[in-house]
Amino acid sequence: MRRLQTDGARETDALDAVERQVVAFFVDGVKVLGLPRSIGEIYGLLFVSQEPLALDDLVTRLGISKGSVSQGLRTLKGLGAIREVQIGTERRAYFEAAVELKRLVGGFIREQIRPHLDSGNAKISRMKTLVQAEADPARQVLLNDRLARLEHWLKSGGRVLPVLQKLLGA
Amino acid sequence: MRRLQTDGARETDALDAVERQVVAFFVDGVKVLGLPRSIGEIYGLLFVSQEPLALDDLVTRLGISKGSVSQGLRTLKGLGAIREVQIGTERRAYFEAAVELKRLVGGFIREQIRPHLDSGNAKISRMKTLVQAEADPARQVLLNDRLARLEHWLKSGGRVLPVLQKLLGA
DNA sequence: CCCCTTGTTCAAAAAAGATTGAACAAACCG
DNA sequence: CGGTTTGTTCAATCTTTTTTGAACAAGGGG
Repeated sequence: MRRLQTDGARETDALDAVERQVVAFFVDGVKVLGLPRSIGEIYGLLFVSQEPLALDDLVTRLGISKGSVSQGLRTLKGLGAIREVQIGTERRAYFEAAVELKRLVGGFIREQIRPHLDSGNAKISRMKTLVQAEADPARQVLLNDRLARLEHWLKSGGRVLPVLQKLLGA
Repeated sequence: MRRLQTDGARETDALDAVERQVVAFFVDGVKVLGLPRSIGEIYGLLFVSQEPLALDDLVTRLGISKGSVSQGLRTLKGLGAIREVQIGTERRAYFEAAVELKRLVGGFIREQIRPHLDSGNAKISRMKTLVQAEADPARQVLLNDRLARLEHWLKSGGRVLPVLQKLLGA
């Protein structure tokens, strides 16, 4: 016996047609966001699954390694894209997809966008001090303009994100 | 003689400290957007450049291949991120960076986001027909819910993009 | 015409990034 | 304890993407 089934749900390994398509959909989706294929596969399968799945289920059904699934689940947890749920008294962790767009967008912004805005601002600060030392005055003027522009871009980005979240929460 | 200089501007190959930092800034920036490093280098150098640069200038100053620069310039043109300018009577093409955030965001949305929204919608349509054939009624209900949700996501995305553009244009 | 300059293309090489799998830790249980 | 199940880690491997560079147009002149 492989594992206790909660109900009469599937235990065949291969994905059915719909599952394959949904998984493919998310594989493409996460690639756009710069995340690896395995994360799309995992989220996609959880997204179409009727019941929560454990790490081993994902390994079996998707045919990918335990290592990939472990890392993928960690990232998805970090993004707030999946939830851990208790099944009965079992020790192992089960997961289900979080399907609220607001939550997904919020997690993505927090984990993948904000850090870049922050490090970008740090880099601009460092560049400003470099520009102080510029000998040629005309060049210094240009550089200051450019840096000001960069700062403005990042500021705009920072202002827009909350609006985005609000609009997608509706 | 290597080439006619518009003014007394640099013709040393190596980037100076500020240029290196700005280029690095954009290399990171475009990576976040899923674009290759060479594109960040090219745009970055154009962004800090006082005068427009030609393909060969970029090859020389950045130390990357002609092929990379050629492809990079094509992509950047497609994004509307650079402008071609005539210098005097010269045959070769010179480029300068477009620095208006609105324009950059618009180009990125048009080239990199819209196509994915469209292909996503196409995929959902195909999945809908698959779900028709689902035997298990409970499963069909779930699948319909999920597909409806996906459609809603894409619709939300489509509605948000123009708002984004507007906010960043300010 | 022939030659030089400019730019494109694309197969091969290199680099970057993701996945695997085996070793390890941790928790539980009899 | 010793054995079992569950999950993590990370160096080696595999895959994908990017870059290179040489071959090839396409213009100009002269």
